[in-house]
Amino acid sequence: MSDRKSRDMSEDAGKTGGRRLPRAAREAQILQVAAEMFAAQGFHATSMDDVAAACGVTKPMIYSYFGSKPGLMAALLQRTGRELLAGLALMAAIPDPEARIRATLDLLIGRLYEQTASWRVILSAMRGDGPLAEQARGYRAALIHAMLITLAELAPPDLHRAIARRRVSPYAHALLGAAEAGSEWWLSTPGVSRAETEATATKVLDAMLVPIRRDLAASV
Amino acid sequence: MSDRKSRDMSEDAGKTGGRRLPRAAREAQILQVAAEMFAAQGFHATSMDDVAAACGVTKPMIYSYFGSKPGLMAALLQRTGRELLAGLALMAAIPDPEARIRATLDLLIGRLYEQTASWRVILSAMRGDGPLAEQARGYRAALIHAMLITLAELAPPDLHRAIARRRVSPYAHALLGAAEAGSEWWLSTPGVSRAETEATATKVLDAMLVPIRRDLAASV
DNA sequence: CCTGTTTGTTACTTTCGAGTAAGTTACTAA
DNA sequence: TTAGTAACTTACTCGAAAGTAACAAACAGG
Repeated sequence: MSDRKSRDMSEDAGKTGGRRLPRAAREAQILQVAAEMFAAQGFHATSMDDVAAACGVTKPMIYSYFGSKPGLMAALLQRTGRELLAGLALMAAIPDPEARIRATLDLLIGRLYEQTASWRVILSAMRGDGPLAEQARGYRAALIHAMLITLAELAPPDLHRAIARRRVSPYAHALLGAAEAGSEWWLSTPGVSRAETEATATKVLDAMLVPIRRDLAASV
Repeated sequence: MSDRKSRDMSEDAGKTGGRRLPRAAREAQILQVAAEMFAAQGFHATSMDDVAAACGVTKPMIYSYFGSKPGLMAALLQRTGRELLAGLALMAAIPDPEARIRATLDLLIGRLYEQTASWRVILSAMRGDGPLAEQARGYRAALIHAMLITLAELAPPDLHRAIARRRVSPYAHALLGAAEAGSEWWLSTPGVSRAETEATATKVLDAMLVPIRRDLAASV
């Protein structure tokens, strides 16, 4: 009918509504869509055409904005990592260690809730080698380190910081693993509120503080 | 010099020493090598040629034994899953719930120690969809379920089993996640003994049993 | 309205990896 | 020794996905 090729609006994916977005908005959209697809199917199993199509755009756009597929991944990791580090920086202002631990755990659960996809991308990018893996490991290490430092502050003041950190290290990892697994469970289980997840997390944290304090109190 | 092409023995990878293995042995070797490579770089990032080369064999061998790349993956998952289920079946014979939980946790840590690669393959195969993901989720679900059932047995006898299971569910996931993360930490940290890992795991379990029992004891 | 810049597309090239057909070498047993 | 079979290779096809060059349409400001 129309000789002007009328674009139908019936396409499915994460379009921002209209077409022709300004660069910054398109970049943000591509990052979000890529995070979801990488999380769902893995980096290598997702093609650039797939990402482009899900954005309602064609491949050369992504290349013009991100350069390459690893470049897209790096941008994604950087974005997520930056936000994480910013959040952690805020936590550092809380003076009481125990309060800071709780706040950090809340922050983590919130992140897992709102940005599950990005977090999964980081987790799976960590495995293997290459610069992307290094980058991903760096961000997770920052999170672990923040937990570690704060837990170590629960030690009696006469205990060397280095020793305290060494002692709480397994607990920091276990705690983070528990938080991740718990969030995963809660995301995949219908009928569970976020409040319930946080309540359980609090109970688990309270419980784990007991052996942590005991280990820190032990001499030598 | 020699017109008989003399094969040098200087190749690197997981060869079983000589060449020309009987089918069963070659299959086992391929599965092991594939597990390590899939764990290190991911399923999609690993080519059949890579696996074949690491086995000191060529691609058509793998195809003749496993049919396709997904077929290889399925065989891998099946082998690991079977062994896991067999281990869990042994645990079921332990009458006391708390002892069974400890034994299951030990079993899990042992598995993670000896078969890190396979376990990582299961974890990463779970994401996404398709029959392979279903299969992987099934095996992990079996493990979770075993924990769940056993934890629920700690409930007072007048509490409905279904309610008890629902209540311990988040803890089962958190516990498994903590065990995984702790093992991961221990594998990647030099100078940490397995005994230390198990000691920490015991402490974490003891600590978490407190809120678990409390939640189970609460009425309604 | 026309001119440059930004946003976008079509239509390719090229590389890489899954899968296969047909042939070769070694072991085995009569 | 000689057939027969099990283990293994070489040398391909074919499709999919990374990356690119060249071109088209929209919007902005004069």
